[in-house]
Amino acid sequence: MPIRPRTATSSPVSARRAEPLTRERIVGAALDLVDRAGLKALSMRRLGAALGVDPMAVYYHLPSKEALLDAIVEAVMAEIDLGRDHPDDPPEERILCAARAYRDAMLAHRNALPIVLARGPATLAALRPVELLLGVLRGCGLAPEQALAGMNAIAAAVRGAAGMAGAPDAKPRARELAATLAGLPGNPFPHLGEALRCAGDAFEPGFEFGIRALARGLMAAAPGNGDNLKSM
Amino acid sequence: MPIRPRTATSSPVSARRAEPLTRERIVGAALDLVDRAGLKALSMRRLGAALGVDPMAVYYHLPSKEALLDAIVEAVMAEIDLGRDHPDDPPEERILCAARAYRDAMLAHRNALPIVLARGPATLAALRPVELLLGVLRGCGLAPEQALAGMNAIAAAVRGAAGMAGAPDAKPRARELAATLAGLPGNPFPHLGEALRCAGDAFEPGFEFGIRALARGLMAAAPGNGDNLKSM
DNA sequence: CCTTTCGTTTCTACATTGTAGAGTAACTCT
DNA sequence: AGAGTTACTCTACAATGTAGAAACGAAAGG
Repeated sequence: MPIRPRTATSSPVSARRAEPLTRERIVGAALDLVDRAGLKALSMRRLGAALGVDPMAVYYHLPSKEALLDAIVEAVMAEIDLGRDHPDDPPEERILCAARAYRDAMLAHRNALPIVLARGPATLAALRPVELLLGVLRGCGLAPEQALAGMNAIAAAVRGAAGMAGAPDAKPRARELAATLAGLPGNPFPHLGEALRCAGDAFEPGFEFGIRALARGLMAAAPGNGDNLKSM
Repeated sequence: MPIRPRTATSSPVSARRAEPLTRERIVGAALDLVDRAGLKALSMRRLGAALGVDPMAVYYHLPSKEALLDAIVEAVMAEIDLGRDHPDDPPEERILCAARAYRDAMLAHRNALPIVLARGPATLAALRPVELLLGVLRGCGLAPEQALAGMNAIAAAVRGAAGMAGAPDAKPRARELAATLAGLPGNPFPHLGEALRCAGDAFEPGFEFGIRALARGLMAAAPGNGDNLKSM
């Protein structure tokens, strides 16, 4: 018994459905669902419902939920906006710019962060920023191995910062910690207390500060810049 | 119908069972299970079986699985070994040492990485290294806000590096990527190709290189060290 | 026209999961 | 001994990922 005659809005020729359920449509709906309702809300059944389709239909286009998660990560990485890069800017600025683009893409889908961070950066879409950073670092005079290590360091810093800033309950947890810390006998963490006192939930300036420091430290490692790091 | 009369090995006085199932024992068994069989293998039922106890018994000591995961993260953080720190070493060395300790603890339980990274660093046990790093940075002459930001940067770099090195399938994925990259038309990623060619799975030297660069960059940001970063 | 085939979607079913709720045994205190 | 507390077990349920078979529409061949 056909539930829907599907004659409505169907184009006359070869259109089973208004939009024919493709891989991209699935991944898009999944990412939307995660963005809106969180990771735990992403079940095949809810995804099917969001697509107006039987849950099992997804399995024709993707072999497993694991593959769906991979695809979501890929989609997030693909959103990294490298259009802001200007090849004539000084290296530090270009590094910061790429780092920001990477981070912004991750924080734009912070509900997906756990799977993004769990999957490692080895996705096709993540290679563009990698290539960019390698180019900048090589342009600073770093040797190939140094450039690779430096690029890894930048990626790590960005991913780590995103994970720390984007944890779904970062702020409440921090507050709770500060509370219990205040209740400790003596003050076993004097520097932390001092830091908390002057920290106004400001994550963004901290990010920029950290990336700039890293960028300068890396550039200083180029042969001929005096302050050489151990040659690796 | 009592399955086990539990008379065996029970001490005469006030011992229901050889070891009485405490919170630490639960968390320890859970972490063991994760270490040995992976995160997906950690179900309440398997945990109960590993403890020789009904699955629901765990719920007397912990309110939910979420709480169990929190406790596991805490346990991992508690393993950070700060005994290697020597207050008289130069700052760069102390920073590297703390970073290594942090990273080693995470990589010692790399199956738990997804939950460790997803939970943010706001746990009590993670405060000791934080305090240490803050102290070192302040000792370098950084202002409190700078020290906080610098410490965040170091933590981020470490966490990011751990996530990248410890992803369960980091190597196969990288290899696969390299393969598909080789199959691309033209070479759209010249620097990446060069980097891959001279990269021998060497993550450790890269880590040290990155942390050292970051440390130097941070120290250079101290007022009076000439090369000031924007004042935040 | 009917039939066969193929690509896509649905239906049914199952094992596994987290955990609520009630029950039960042992121990402590009066 | 009776009552209460602590520590654990039993039963049950809704939700999950997905295997396997079936059903649908369109296209192709006779």
